[in-house]
Amino acid sequence: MTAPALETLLKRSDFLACARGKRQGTKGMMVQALNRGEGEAIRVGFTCSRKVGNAVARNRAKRRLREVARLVLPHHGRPGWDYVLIGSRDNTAERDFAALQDDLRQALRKLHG
RNA sequence: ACGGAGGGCCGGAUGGCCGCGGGGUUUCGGCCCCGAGGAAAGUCCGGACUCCACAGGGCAAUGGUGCCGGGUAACGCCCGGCGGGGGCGACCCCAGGGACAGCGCCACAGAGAACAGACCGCCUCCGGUCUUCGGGGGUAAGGGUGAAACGGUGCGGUAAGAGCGCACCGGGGGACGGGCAACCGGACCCGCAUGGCAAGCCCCACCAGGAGCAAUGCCGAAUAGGAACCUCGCGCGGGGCCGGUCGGCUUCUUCUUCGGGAGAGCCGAUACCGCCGCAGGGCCGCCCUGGCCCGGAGGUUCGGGUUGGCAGCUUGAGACGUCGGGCAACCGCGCGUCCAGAGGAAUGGUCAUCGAACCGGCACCCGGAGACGGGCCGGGGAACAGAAUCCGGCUUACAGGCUCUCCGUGCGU
RNA sequence: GCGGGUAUGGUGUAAUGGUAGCGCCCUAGCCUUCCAAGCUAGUCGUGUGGGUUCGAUUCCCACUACCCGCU
Repeated sequence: MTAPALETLLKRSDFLACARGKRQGTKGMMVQALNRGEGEAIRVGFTCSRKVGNAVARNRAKRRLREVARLVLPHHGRPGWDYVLIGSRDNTAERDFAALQDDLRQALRKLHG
């Protein structure tokens, strides 16, 4: 099978819609998911509040989340779903990268099942 | 060697794999090039740029700056000086104009806190008295208070005293000399009360239109060409006339019970008008000369639409190196090299090798009496921080490292 | 991007440049069989760093944190 294309969420309304869906927290991040029920694409958004830290810390956290999503979602995400990854206060920037990937996989398993 | 002062620079490196933003190219598979900082930060100043406003003169208000000279597009920045203060010194700090233009304040303490004056004292005279007290006069040396007390020390002088006289110090004025200037030196003269605070009001000199790239321009989409209420205003004249209303005329058409009715036309009036003028109102800080705008204005509330694209957008008062000028800030010229441009926002993730700080160890080596330091071994794994229109500064944050110059003390030569 | 404001015990707030007050809270005591209320006493302080001044919560400068407004 060919992995479905990843699209990035940009609009505020998409983020708000996803926030009303399911959510699952892990040590490294918070994941929100919503089954749109239409389309084939996996869409994903990233966000970090000011609680994460200054601009350097926020951007670094978002970059690591992007990389994790790029590696994990094509294989474990479901087409037609929206996911929002939220950086956490202490862990996203410092956590071991392999553990961060496991966090996302585990969160997806709980959200889907 | 130890301690200290002032600058300058760097602030992780290399490679593999997988990615991101922009540009170019393409045989659409890909390939090539470029891609954060010294503070990109705070937004404290100064500009460029864009839009809006903008007539002249005088006056005022508000804000800012404040020794002198220079640098600069400009600055509240920088450089070089001057003055004051601190340090043995290298060097550091200073909003550093004006206190006889005026007003104000100076708590507590103290007799007295700003036209000087006299609490305790000191001296003298008079009266009572003989422990001393009261009154008049002279005096400002001493006392104590305070952040600050109307020059200081010494000698002379005197009833006691006092710049009363003298010497030195301090202060004021100052011919003249030096310096572009701030300022410095200063013959000579003056016995010399004439505080402090202007980062209190203020005075003087100088500077300043407002807003900001979410500026601004173009294209596209969509909806609307709004509603309600409140406040103030609600005059005159001219002009216009589609349609309306009223009155008149009777040229035409038509109906007629021959009185007239209806329609069209013409004339006049009226409301009306997003026409004009005046009055009026408003604006240009104020005034004068003058100008502009409105003709309904202003305000509040409600309702509706859009949150797309392109330009601005990065090559510029550019940076670095070299050469020349200048004590320096900086400037000039030629040559060479370099140049992020996103738009919920790229410049990363991961692995390997190397690696500073830091932590631990003392088997071994070196120095040392020792503590310990260096070598060595193991761990560890890089500060502050991310461009958002662009520049010049300032300020603040920053693990640590490298380097230059200078000062003090000690030792050696 | 532009602009404004605030910071005073744990909390809410006062203070012409001259000893930082007040209420609530807290602690202790009194009162009460106990609690509450009341009474008495006490602890706790000007965001940070400089400067002006004899003297700063106050004036000036820089910084920090928080809040608000406009576009």
